[in-house]
Amino acid sequence: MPELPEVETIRRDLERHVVGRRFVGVKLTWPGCIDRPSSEAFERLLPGRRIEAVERRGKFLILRLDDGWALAVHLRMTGRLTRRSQGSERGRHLRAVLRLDDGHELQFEDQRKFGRLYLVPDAAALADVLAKLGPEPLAATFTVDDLRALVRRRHTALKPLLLDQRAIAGLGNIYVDEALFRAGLHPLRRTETLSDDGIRRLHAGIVEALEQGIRNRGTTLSSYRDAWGTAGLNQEQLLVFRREGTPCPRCGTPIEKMRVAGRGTHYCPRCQPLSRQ
DNA sequence: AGACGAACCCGGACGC
DNA sequence: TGCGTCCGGGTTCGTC
Repeated sequence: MPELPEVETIRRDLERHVVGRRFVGVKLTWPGCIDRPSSEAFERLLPGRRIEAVERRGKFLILRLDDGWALAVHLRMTGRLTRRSQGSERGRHLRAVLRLDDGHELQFEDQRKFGRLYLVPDAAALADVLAKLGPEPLAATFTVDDLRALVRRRHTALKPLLLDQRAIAGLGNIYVDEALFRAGLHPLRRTETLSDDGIRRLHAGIVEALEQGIRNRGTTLSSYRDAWGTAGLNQEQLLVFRREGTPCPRCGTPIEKMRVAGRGTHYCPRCQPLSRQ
C-alpha cells in the first residue's frame, strides 16, 4: 500500500525525469479513475501542459503544471504510476496513459480501481483536493510540541488517530504499526494517558519509521512499485508489520496480531504494554 | 467527537 | 479442477 515513503520515492524518481516535459496525449482505459474534471474534460485539458515541479502532500503526488494548473494523483491501495517508454508493454490493470513529449509516458495502473487522478486549474482548486490533510510528519515544522497539541486535543486510541489523515498526513497501516512499535506504545493506548515522554517517543517513532521506508525505497508487500516498476526493499526491514508469530526484534516475545480500527494490527505485547509507561 | 459499518474493488487465499 | 466465500485496505460517508 503506497503510504508517504512510497509516494515520496516515486516523487524523487519522477522529479529528475519529467520536469520540463509536456503532456501530448491522454488515453483513458478506465475513465472512472478521473476524479475531476469529467473524464472527457481531462482528456481535452491535460495535453499541452508542461510539468514544472513534482511535489508530494501526504499520500498525494502532485505534478505542478504551467499556468497554475496541477495534476494530483492518489494511488490508494494498489495504484502505480510508472514512467515507461512509449510502445512498451501495457499491464492488464492499466487505467490511464499520459503521453509525454520525450517519447515516454506515465502509466497509471490500479488493480482495485481505488486510485484517482485530479486535474485542477489553480491553487484554490488544488487546496480543495488537499483540504483535509493534517501536517507533514517529516517537515521540520512538525515538532514534538505539535504532536503534543494533537494528542491533547483528540480523545481516542493511538492507532485510529495516526491513521486519520486529518491528524497527520501520510501514515497508513504499515507505518503506523512500525511507529508505535518504535515508540513502545500499544495501538489501543488512549491519547489521554500519554506522558510527555511517550509523546516524544511517538514523534521519534513516526519520523524514524518513515525515514527508513524512504531510505529503502518503500515497502512492497504485494503491489507497490516505484516509478520504474521496481519493488521496494523496506519489507525486509519491517519490525512488526505482518510478522505475527515471529520473535520481537527487541525482546524475542512473539509478535501478536489483533484488529484495531478495522485493520490488521501488529505489535509486541511486551514492548508495547497497554498500561501507562 | 468518536466509533462503527458500508461502500467502492478484485486478486488471492481458503474451504469444500 | 472448479466454484463459492472471505479478506483486506485508503478513504468517504452515513449512522448511532
